Amino acid sequence: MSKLLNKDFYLSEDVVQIAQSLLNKVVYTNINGQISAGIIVETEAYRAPHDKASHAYNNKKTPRTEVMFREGGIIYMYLCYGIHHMLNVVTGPEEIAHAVLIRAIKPLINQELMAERRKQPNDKFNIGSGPGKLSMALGLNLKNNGDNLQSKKGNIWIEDQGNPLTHDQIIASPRVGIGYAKEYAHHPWRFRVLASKYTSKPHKVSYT
DNA sequence: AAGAGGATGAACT
DNA sequence: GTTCATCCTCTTG
Repeated sequence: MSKLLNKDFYLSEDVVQIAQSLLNKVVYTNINGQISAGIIVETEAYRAPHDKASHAYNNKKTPRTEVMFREGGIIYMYLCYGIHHMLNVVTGPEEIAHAVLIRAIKPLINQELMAERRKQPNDKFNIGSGPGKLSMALGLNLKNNGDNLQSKKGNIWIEDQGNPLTHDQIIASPRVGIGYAKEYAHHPWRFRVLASKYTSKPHKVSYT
């Protein structure tokens, strides 16, 4: 059984809860008729306006961050370090700029195509084990910014295929690469599936 | 108009 | 563990 995640799922204001709920969900893309998909095994919650690690901190609205202020159920793509495209799920009602960064997936459908897009050897553990990696594997880039998640006829959507996780199957830890976020740097808003070999590498966390 | 810096990844040693 | 690739976005002037 599989069911498309709907508006109710995305409109919750509890972005930290949504980040956990997204684990074990399946993200599909249809890029020029080519379908690929992976199981989400790692996420991070970004909770504007108070969260300093969010691009929308203090409700800073710019041409880049504008999509995060829209109603939940679409995606926010941005470029990091000039190279890596990052996939985020926009959540919450309009004007609430919450988002969930998808940090790792386990290949599920069309692994061969994903490896080809990655221009790397077909190693299932190295296809989606990082936020930049999975975006490349799924064929996403900045042009997908603002794409709607709520139709299987679109470029990207997310399905619930059962197998929910219990609380003790989820590892919560501080987020990655946001040491500048001061008191928000220590919030345990990074979530991983326990014992999954498909997550990104554990990182040192730096506090300032 | 120019410059700094960033939710990283790969390929080195 | 270190380096560097590489470019958009925001800030400043």
